[in-house]
Amino acid sequence: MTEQPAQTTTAGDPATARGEQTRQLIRDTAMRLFRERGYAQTTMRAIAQEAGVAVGNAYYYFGSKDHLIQEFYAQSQVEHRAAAQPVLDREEAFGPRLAGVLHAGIDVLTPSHGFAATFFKTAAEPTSPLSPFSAESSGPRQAAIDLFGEVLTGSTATVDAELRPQLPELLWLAYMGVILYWVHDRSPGQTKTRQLIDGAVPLVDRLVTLSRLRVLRPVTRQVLDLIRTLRH
Amino acid sequence: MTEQPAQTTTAGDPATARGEQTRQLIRDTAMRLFRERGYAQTTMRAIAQEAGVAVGNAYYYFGSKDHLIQEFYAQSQVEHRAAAQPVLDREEAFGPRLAGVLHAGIDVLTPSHGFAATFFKTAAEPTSPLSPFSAESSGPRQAAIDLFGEVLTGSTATVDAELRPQLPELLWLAYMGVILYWVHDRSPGQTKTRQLIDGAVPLVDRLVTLSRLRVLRPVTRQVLDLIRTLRH
DNA sequence: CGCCCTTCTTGAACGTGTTCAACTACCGAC
DNA sequence: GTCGGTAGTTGAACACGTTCAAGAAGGGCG
Repeated sequence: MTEQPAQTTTAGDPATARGEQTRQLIRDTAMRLFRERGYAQTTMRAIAQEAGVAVGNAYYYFGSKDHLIQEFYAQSQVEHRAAAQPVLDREEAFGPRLAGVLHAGIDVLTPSHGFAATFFKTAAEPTSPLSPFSAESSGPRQAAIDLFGEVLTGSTATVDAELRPQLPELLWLAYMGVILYWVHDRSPGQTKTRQLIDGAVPLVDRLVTLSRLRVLRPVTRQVLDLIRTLRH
Repeated sequence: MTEQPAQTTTAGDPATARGEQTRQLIRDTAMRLFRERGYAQTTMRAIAQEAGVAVGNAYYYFGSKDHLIQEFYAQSQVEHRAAAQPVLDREEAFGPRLAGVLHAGIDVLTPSHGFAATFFKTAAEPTSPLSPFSAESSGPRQAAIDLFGEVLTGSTATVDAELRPQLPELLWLAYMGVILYWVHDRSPGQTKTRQLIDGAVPLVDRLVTLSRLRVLRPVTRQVLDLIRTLRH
């Protein structure tokens, strides 16, 4: 099952080199322990021991304990994409598509609610490479934004031409807001978050539709100008 | 300068007891070092040493390093209230009052942008008592919400009767959003955050005014119902 | 086979936040 | 004044994340 050795092995990239198995072993062990015990309660020593390697070995593959979180990020994004596929195949109207994709995201995260809540603290730090806004997370982030692009592309909705290119990112931002709420959601099974989605989506839907009205054109433009200004 | 000893000293309350001076000394030292070196770079040992006390003594007054942040919270809130007073005295229209109060908040925080950004990570953790949504922060939070209540009370604006009671908290929530943006704002002097305030306030103003229109009544109610549902 | 170089692995050591058993300072009661 | 109890204070000890010098494993090349 070993891959052919890459001809040009870039120096700082362990991903294609020998230790790929070890890397995955450590990652999977960490994810399991995070789920079982929570993030703070899982020590690097415990991860190393359970994986049968030395502590320093974990640091060879992952720069810090926080960097293991980024693995979780990426993995969740992939699962989200997969879970959203049926919705994108089935639904045609904008509202149901958006709601479905949002629900799919929460579906994927639900088993990890306990520890994911804890780790989002790290994600909130602006200086951290783990921030969803950081350059280091741009991969998963762009994938997520593209997912919301697909929500639009495949839908029957007609959107204001100026709003259109900004909308995927705005929807992703709204999704971040949903997650922020979800993280703080103490209701059993995070029912409230579901209500948030079901309640907010029709509003967003209406808003997007209304944005085309001539009367609201100035407001639409004003909002879009503001957003463009604020973008980094 | 010593206060009269409180007659009924509640057991778990060091605030009114002898060590009040020490408490303040540690707090002030911590705040100074946080500003000088940043949060992560300031060790508890350094705080203790600079304050001339033992490490354990700091833990007698503050449960953890994070709890020192809550002091910063409370202090900032008081300063915010003071800085907002001139605006509340001067302005009468809703828009300028809101903008002024928001700017005042950022004014107060600006000198601490470097380290405040770092510490907001801790605030984002839902399980932490430091979260602005937590019960333990309810004091400063309520004070902040009341401040936005004053923005409304003193203004000439007429607000939808059903929206009115919810509005202060919603404005506070918007303020939290501004702070979240500010924390990530890398523009020199955080100019972008100022633009966000100046750009968003007119929109909020218009939205609040429009909420009274008969045509929009259903939407207003829909939004308010959703908010009421989502409240904890 | 022997050599060299890169990749991978190790675990002791460091600095950190935090805890805690022991100690001291103070104050009211008798 | 002495006693007793609470408030305040101490610093060594602990567990954790992280670093790093040292070594092992592997593979290409003569």
